[in-house]
Amino acid sequence: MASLGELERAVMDLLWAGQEAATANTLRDQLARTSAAQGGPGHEGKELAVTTVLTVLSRLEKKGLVERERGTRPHRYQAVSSRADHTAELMHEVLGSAPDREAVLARFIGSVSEGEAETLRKLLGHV
Amino acid sequence: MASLGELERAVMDLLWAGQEAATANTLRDQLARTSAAQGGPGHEGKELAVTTVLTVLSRLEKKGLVERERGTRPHRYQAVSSRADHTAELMHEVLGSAPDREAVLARFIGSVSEGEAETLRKLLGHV
DNA sequence: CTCAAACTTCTACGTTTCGTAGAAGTTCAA
DNA sequence: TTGAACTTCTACGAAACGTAGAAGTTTGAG
Repeated sequence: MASLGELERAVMDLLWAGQEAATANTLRDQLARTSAAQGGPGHEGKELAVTTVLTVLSRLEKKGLVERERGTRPHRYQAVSSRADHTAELMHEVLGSAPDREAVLARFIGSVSEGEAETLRKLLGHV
Repeated sequence: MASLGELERAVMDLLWAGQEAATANTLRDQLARTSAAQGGPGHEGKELAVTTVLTVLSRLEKKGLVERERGTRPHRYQAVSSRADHTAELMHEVLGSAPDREAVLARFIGSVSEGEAETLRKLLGHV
């Protein structure tokens, strides 16, 4: 239950980017704008139905990625964890299924940029 | 195009475990045995149709995970890359889609066992 | 208090992916 | 040449996802 669909991901990206909890309507508008920007000129921002966004949010909630405030009238939605946390968790999930974890880490480290290698050294630095 | 179904994964596990390229028939037999072992007593190894295995192998080939020798009469199949390589690649894929790579790495490192941290230090050539 | 606008929930359909395999076509050895 | 073994083609059911209308609920304006 790890992977997301295209629209699900787009919604998560907005929730991760925004600081505040958002409503379905807000998200729908933002989706229209971002898809317009990405699609280039002539490609009008496609307005999704609000129910579409709500369905996606419900599914994300069921997956444990999104939390909703039910108190407020337009419910407000927010990501349960930050994008960085979520991504790191995913990486652990991928790694976790391997019986040869150390070998995987070796391959992984082998193809990391020097800058990132430096970051890793610092993070691992003190024993 | 990263995630695999249950049967697809089982086949890849066999291909990764085996040293030699395998035929569809061999794989079918191995699948029956491993599923029996995993299912416990009473759970007979379910014999899949060979065509089922072939379909899965074709799909894995299309995904670039499996290579087949077409010269030999029973075609022989093998994994394109090792499990470790593939897993490491997956980790990079997951990481790659993040705009905040360093933050992700920080979270990732934060939840790695001490033994693995040590491995990573060695791999990074600690200063 | 009433009612319409706004909001949420329910239900549904088309597409893609995957497990599963029969039917049909191809190849090789006897 | 022909039948057994093998491959390819076609297909169907289930689950996930994009998409949204229909129906039910809440609330603010009057």
